[in-house]
Amino acid sequence: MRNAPTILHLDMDAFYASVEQASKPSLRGKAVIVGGLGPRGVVATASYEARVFGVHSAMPMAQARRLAPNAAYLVPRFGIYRDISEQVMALLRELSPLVEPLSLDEAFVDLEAGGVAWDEASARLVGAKLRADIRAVTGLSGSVGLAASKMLAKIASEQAKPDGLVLIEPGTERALLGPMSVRTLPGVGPATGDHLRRAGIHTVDELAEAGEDELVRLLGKAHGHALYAMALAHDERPVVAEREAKSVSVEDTYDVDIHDRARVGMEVQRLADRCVRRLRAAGLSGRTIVLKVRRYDFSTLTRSETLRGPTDDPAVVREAAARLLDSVDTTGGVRLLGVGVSGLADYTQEDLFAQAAGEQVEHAEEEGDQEEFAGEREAAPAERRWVAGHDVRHTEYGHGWVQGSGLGRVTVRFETPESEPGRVRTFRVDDPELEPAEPLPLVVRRPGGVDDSGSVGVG
DNA sequence: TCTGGGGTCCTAGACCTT
DNA sequence: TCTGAAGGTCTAGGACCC
Repeated sequence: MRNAPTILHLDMDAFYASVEQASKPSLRGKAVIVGGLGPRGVVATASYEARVFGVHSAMPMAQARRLAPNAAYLVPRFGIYRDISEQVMALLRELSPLVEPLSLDEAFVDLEAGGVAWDEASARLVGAKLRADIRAVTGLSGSVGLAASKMLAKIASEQAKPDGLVLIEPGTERALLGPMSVRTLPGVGPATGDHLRRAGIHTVDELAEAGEDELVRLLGKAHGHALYAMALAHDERPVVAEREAKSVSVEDTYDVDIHDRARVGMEVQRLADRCVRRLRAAGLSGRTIVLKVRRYDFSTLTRSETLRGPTDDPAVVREAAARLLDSVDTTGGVRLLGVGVSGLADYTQEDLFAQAAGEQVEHAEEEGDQEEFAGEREAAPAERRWVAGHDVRHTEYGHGWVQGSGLGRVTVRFETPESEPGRVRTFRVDDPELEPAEPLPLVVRRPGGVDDSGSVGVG
């Protein structure tokens, strides 16, 4: 392991909720919960104000509503989260060519590879400046962990939350990790945690004392070896900038279980088409088709079929998915269906045939698919245009966001990231003066410098 | 209470090839 | 020709992560 704390882990604080608070002045300092608002939705992110009530990520939305009935409940706006994430990742890439994004709001950076840090003092300076830059550019706060390995940098940023910086000094790692719960280590979730607890292992120290052989016996070869190394604070995993996707999948959970077999079949065809669109958009094809079915009792099964060569042909994927569905009993109803493709390649079997025959690839079929996809889009009912939290524009009152809708009415709060908290007005859902709008930037960058509107009150 | 969506990695048995 | 070992691939499921 390197001995300078030059691996940086950045974690944006309550990212989705913080973006919403920055966009909507009336929500600053309030409990904000972002996630699926349907009957089977779960919480994606809760603001720190909402966490006080016990609300956390992955909690069923119905439970969150009981705990925090007065919170603001919003649907994610992935477009703006992606834009802001890209601004943050650009700042990270200024530090080093080795930036490994883990999600929209998290990344590792190898500072030594970028030549910007080589010891404790220089790493601390880089981390502090990064946090200031992120606030200046996005108005949001991020927490930074610095350590000599990825595992420790991630633990450090967790300790730094919210809105802080923690550096783990080389030489202190084992003393720091020892008393921590085994659940602190990456890869130890509820199941492994329970397994270890039943074996009398609760802390990282106890994990190390158990010994490698015992951990391999308890957890299997790969997991046992990996966990033992982590318990000793050994983690040699490099920061990897480019990771290739291994699979592409889409899935839908239905508000009400589907019992009708014909409807299940149609949904699978629809998902197969959506999956192929994603595949093609990424310039990929795949060889293994996977069908996922979650039944009424939450039991989940997968069925897969490997083709002779990779494909991105919607008809081929639809047919394979339909064959896989034939082998699944759906009596009792299904709550989720998914279609995925793995064994990815950047060519198709059809390409190879074409090459072998020296033929020109014909595009007619592809165009036909696109027409079919376009034809599939349904016109949304008037009320469904108004999604809670999404941006709108009114010809008279300007920019605002949907606070709620129902019974033929939509309630809009008129405010912008730079305004004071705004007023609420209610309209008919078919009001011609109201239309959906693009999100506004969080920070208006002023000539020559840093902005002062970083007023997102998290932490 | 009642559990999303999009991924990754690991394990283990069955089967096939060498 | 038969047998067994070893290794690869396919398939299904489980755990984990954000």
